[in-house]
Amino acid sequence: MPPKRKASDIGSARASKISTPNPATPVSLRSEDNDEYLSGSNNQSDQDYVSGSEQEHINRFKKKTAFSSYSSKAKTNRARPSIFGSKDFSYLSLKPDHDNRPLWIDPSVSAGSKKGPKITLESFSPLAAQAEDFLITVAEPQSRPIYLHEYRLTEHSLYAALSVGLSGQDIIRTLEKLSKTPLPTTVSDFINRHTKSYGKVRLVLRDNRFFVESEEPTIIQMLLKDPVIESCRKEGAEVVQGTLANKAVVISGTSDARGARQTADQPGQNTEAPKEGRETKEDEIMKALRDEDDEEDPSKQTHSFEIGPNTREKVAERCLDIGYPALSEYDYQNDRVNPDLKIDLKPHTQIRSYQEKALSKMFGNGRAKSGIIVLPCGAGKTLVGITAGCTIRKGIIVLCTSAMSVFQWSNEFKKWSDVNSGDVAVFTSGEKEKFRGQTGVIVSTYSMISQTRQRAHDSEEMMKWITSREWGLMILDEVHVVPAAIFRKVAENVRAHCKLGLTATLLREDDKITDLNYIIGPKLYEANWMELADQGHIAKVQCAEVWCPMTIEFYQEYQSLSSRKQALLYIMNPTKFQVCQFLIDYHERRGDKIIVFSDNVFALKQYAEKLKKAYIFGGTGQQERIRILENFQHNDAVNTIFLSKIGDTSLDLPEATCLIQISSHYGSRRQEAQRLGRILRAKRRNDEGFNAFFYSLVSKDTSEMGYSAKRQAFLVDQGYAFKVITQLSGMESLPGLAFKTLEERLELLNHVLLQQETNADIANIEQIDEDLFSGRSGALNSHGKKKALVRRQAGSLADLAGGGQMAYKEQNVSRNKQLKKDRGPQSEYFKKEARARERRRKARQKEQADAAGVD
DNA sequence: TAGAAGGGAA
DNA sequence: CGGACTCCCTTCTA
Repeated sequence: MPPKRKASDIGSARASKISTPNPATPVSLRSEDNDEYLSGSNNQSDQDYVSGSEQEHINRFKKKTAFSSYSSKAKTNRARPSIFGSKDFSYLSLKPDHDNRPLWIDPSVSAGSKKGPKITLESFSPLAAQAEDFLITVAEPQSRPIYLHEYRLTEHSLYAALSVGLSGQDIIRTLEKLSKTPLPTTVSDFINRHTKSYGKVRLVLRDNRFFVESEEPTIIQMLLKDPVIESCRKEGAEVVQGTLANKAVVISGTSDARGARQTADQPGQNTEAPKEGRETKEDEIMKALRDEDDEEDPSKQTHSFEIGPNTREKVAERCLDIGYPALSEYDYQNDRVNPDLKIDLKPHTQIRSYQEKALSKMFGNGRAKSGIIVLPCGAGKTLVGITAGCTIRKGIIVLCTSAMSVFQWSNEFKKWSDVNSGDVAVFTSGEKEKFRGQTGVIVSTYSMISQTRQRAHDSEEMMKWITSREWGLMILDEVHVVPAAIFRKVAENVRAHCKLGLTATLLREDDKITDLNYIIGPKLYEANWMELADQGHIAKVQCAEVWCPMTIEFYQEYQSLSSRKQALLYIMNPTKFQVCQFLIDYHERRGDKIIVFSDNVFALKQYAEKLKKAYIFGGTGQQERIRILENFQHNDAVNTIFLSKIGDTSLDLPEATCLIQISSHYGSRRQEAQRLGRILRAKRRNDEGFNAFFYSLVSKDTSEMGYSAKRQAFLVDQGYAFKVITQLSGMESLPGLAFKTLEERLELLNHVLLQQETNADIANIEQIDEDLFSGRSGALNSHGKKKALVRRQAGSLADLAGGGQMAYKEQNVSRNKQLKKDRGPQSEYFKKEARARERRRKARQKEQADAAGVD
């Protein structure tokens, strides 16, 4: 255990070392020679600075240095005021007992922004656990390494906090209590601004129709004046008045009564042993803070208007935009319209503490809220979904990304709950079942539901059946895919009272992830991976990045190539291959099961064939896949498999304990996290001192390094430390090490370049034909850029690699055309590409024709 | 069972 | 900011 450093220690240590320039007169002190700040004492500025009491002096130091650990820029000892820039908060005074308070709160909030203040938690503080429970309720975790956790208050995180029953005042009060400085007014303003209009508008589903509802007629009027919302109002629909239905039943209970009711609904939770700290500190905070004044008058009038079909999402988005988030909470206990489903957790089913915590966010006030729960892979997302279903006990629809997970879900339902197997139906292209009873569980895929093209007859029937009913709960597995244009239609097509999104990695490389806030709902819970690992729910992982130097011949070629062609070179770097071979050998001898990932199929095959291991990629047949996976799982002789991107999502991988990544898709953080997730569920995690291993092989001094850093960002935020390995001892002496001689390496280089050339060559031919056909000379594309025509570097190749053995000879264009005609069986890929190109060309022509027609 | 078609990720 | 790139998925049809 490393020593726990307190901010105060840091502060005083630095105070004795560095000089203290006066922040008020930084210009005069900013000499060209920075050393002035580091060595010797600058008495003059010291004098200026110590204007108040000695205590104040120290306080300022503490504050300044602690805030400097805030910003990653300030890692050096060069603690100059200028480096704080706008982040110089020395004007805030510290509370006398600030050592005992765990939070630093950044007061800078830009007006009107939805992003609120940043909060930094000292995780070594005695109050950290309590503060963390509070923070995951009200803020979004940004980064959680070992000592300092960063959170951020956002509009959405505040909404989520309010929906579990906190009020704006509660949040302000608790922050004030935990903060080292008095709570800046900018922060309390931000909280007030975003909490005052919360809960005024509801979006309710009644009789399979959507209504916007509020208790205040003025708000309804205000919404109707908004052009966007007005346009979504169903034609001719008037504002109708009603009374809140039976709210008294729900609200009457105190939080204790509610707890009792909930556990009565979920016997599984009841049997959960208290050893994992059921009564969390968070609960205590919640109890202490919960406003008891949310008792609603059951006779309250409501005003509502109906909105047109398929406008729900638009209305929700607009309401959020104008600061009146439309809640859609489902009062499932008082739903007398939809038939109940007989489903309960089996008695032996145990819910883990964090799963329960997640669910308590969802059912916080006795109603079911829509939202997203983020749990790492292998932490039992399915069980969370099933438990939610067992609580609501109405019709359940589950959507997943692939047909395979459809069957997994349906099996999990039968495994963990006592639902009649006749009540669980699956809907995929292969099987179309309906449940026999009035209601039940249906499991399907996103693409089945969002299919726009013509459907087979029975599929059509099935869709009608699904869309014509109201669902109590819609579970969206792998919810991060939903923002894609096609999948988000699902939320419209299927009408559900409550939507629960589940994912391990709530991030995308595009900016659509925030759309989930109105498509589904806010993030309700996000687990701390490190904490789960410490508790033994998921495996502990040692992450390492291995830097493999490029061999000279490869690096020379690398530098001479265009960036696109460089990729294959750094993937096929012989040193990388040797490292891979060494690691496989090492871990196989330890008895690990190893998965090697490569995004590049060519490299995948080369590596696997050279090392004589099995590999699976998109083109591998179904039978073959199953055979390989089964061998990997049960046959002790098969300990290593190579997988392409196919392993990221669509394979049900057996457990592995070691993972090696030799090439990856640019900077995808999601992919990195997902791959790591493949080893998190390793069973041996309960052994003393057991670790799983995650290696990322990177070619040194290539663009791969940059991608690698970006990919790791998410995992680093989760608290994983990446070790950098530059030297593997004993690698050189490994028997049978590949590519030891220059000849071998040159041969490999040759092979790689040849592969590239063939690839590029065919593409170029296609390009020429296309240009000929479209009557253009190929000189310019629509952007006015020069299009790449046939360009080759035959000279450099021959020089480098002893071109005598080369199978490739340069051909002129007409010869290429001839070749194209004579070309034997094309690879599947090129056929597909040709089709895609053809499609694109047609689309372009059509566009041009259309444009001409308009003119 | 393969292939055609549409689509996603980044 | 939109397209090129490359791999992958799913559905339906022949």
